[in-house]
Amino acid sequence: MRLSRRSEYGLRALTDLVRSGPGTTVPLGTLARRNNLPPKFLEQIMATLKRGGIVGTTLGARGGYAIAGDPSTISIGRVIRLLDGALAPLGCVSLRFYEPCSCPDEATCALRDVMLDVRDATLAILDDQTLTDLAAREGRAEMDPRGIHAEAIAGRRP
Amino acid sequence: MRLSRRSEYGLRALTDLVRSGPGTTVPLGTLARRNNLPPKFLEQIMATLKRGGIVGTTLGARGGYAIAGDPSTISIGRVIRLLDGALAPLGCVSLRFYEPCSCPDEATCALRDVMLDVRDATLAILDDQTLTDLAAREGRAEMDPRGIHAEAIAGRRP
DNA sequence: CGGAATTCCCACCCTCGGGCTAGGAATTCC
DNA sequence: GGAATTCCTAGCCCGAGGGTGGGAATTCCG
Repeated sequence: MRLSRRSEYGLRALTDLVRSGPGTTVPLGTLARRNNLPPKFLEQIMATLKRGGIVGTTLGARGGYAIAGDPSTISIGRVIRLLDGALAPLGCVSLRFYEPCSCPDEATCALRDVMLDVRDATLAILDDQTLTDLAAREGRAEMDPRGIHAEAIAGRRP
Repeated sequence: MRLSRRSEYGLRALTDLVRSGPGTTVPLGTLARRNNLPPKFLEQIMATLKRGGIVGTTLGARGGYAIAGDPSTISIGRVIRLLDGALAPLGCVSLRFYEPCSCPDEATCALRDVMLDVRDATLAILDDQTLTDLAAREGRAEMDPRGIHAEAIAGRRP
């Protein structure tokens, strides 16, 4: 259930770009240094983001990357799908990257049923939150801001 | 963001065990055949589930695996954590398997902030739903039971 | 015009873990 | 005693995740 580094780095870089202000182009080196990300790997990622129409580039000296279009129309989900493929926990519940899974009959598969719910819960966030929203977040220091995981924090093993 | 085969197979097997009724022990071969899972791989998984106290075994002929304890007290989340480790999308938001991530300051990390929400949304399901709940589900044929992904179904690429 | 700063492109590497298999020892039932 | 099991240890394979390297093409600036 983990997010790949690819997406993690990509989203960090995009956040930086959005925060740099509309139309600002930032060179790869700066992007990498400021967010301490491996430069060459980030280059790959940015290439994909470009192919996906999420960023644009300007060549040559004083060139760099900039958000293409309005960041408030680009969802986090879209970015992750572009970089990683499916978002759904199981291939058989993926809307855009469907593939059959091991159960004999999907229509009566209990596991699929739960994962459908999980998918919807995560998509409700990731397809709703845009790059603008992301960049506007200030972060929270706590591990359990809503105080709903007291047991886990206490070290109990449920 | 994908669930591993390990967990997928494990949960399928557990569902089968719960449905077989309390106290029933089922041999590995049967478990594998009925759910068409690779037997030897499943054996490994069952071993882990045993170490984790989720199933018990009886040796020898007519032996097999059975749920240990009350399946309505075993959450899906617990099973996945046992088989796969962290459930959280990022190490830095994991309650039980915390590890720092690449951002300079977690307290002000925007990405972490979103992923905190994603974690809570999925845990709300996975730590709430028990094996009993899982076994009781009948499955749904549709891909979008709540009708909230019309665009994606239509093939639009947001 | 020349050099510096960039993106672009291609090729390659390498480790690690997911997913799976083999085979035999130990246990228990009939 | 033999059949059916779990237990245990070992190993395999490969693909993907996560990176590196180096050079060509483009553009700015003095």
